[in-house]
Amino acid sequence: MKAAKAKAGRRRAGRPPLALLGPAQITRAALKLVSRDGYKALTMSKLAKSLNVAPSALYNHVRSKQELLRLVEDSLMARVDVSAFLDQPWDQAVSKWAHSYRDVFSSHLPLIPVIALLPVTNAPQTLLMYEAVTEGFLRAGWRSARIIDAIVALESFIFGSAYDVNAPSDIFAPGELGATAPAFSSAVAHRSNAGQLNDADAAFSLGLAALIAGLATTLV
Amino acid sequence: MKAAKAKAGRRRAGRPPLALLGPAQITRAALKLVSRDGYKALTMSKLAKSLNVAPSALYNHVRSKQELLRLVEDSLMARVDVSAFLDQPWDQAVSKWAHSYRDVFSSHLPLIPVIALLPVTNAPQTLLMYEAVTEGFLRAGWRSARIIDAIVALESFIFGSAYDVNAPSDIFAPGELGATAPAFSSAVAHRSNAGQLNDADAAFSLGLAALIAGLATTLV
DNA sequence: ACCTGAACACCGTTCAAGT
DNA sequence: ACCTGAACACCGTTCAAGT
Repeated sequence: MKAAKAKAGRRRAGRPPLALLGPAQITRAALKLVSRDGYKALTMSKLAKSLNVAPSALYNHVRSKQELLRLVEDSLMARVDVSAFLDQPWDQAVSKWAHSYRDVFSSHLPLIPVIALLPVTNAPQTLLMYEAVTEGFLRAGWRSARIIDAIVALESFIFGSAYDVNAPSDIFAPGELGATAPAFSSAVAHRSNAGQLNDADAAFSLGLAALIAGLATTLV
Repeated sequence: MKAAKAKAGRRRAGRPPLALLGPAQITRAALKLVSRDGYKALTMSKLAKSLNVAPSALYNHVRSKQELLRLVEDSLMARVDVSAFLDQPWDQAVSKWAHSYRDVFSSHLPLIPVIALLPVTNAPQTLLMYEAVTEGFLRAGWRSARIIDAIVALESFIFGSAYDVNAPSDIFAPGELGATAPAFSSAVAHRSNAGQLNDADAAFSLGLAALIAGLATTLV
């Protein structure tokens, strides 16, 4: 923020600011790197190389790799769709928000500890997301005292479900030890949902519907 | 397993086997290291040092650090209490299991991706845990086809909640940007639960009760 | 203010050489 | 079969020196 402003002051009028190094450019380059090669490729030196700069130069704009991840996380948070809270019934809005939230971060699993463990301070997009959700809860009649707990509970489910999206399809294949777990092996073999959903989506839909229905009854 | 047996063959009668290097000893040493200094201290070289051995020696017993984490995870799974599924009503049993599961892994967050993403093949304790839970669901009248989805949904919530246990208490402090999210800031300020629970426990209780109640209605 | 280049203290893993 | 010691290809981060 501060660095960006300082630069804006030095910038000559009419010159496109896009080439200058700053938090926004670094975040953009990080997202590009991740979308091309995954999080194993998001190292300070590879990121620096993609910006034609020495690794140590990054530390003029970012305190640590943690802070970089924080920037990336916050920028992704803008992709979470909260629009349903404006004009749809609470349960439908929660469902759409939750689906969108899971889908955004299922491709960014290493950011989940960042969201779950780091304070929202100075994460403007994250704050906007929470604001929209909170307003939706208030509009639906939720008491202020319980809204954060409900959001945290939903988020916990969403984070766990984001991992599940990336699980291999044979994650429950019991292998040679199958005989020691006959009931479980049988349940795995008979796993099936009414529709044409994949396993992760089926579990997510079931859990989300249950969670929403259960929360709705405690809304009183 | 194979290595342990080979060693057992070589071992002289009457000699305590505890000093020999093998998967069980390595796992035990890893847990000791983690409980003393956390996961940042669980490196191959520190683990080797704690066993008075060269780092490369570990690779005679473990294919990679991933496999080591798998061993640690599986051994921790034995601590998850599934006993309530034997003699208590389904909803109570699920609640006790979920609490125990969350409590065990809230001190082992780096293992959550391991549980969520790695096949259960050759994870005997993990398999036993799933077997006990599945039997509990069957006894309660669940149809085989939906049991795995229900367990996955519960696990997703449990994993997310394990992160939440470790969140700092000021995680939702909006900082300087609070003015941009007034409804959220107010909800954070007014957050409170009836009882004497901490924030993480309050959200976990609320979500778990909702999830269990919601799942119970789809049980039919 | 912002960059480079060298350096530091680590990582996980491989592999020839020993016993 | 199992170990050691050296080596490899990396990490994130710091810091003096430049402009």
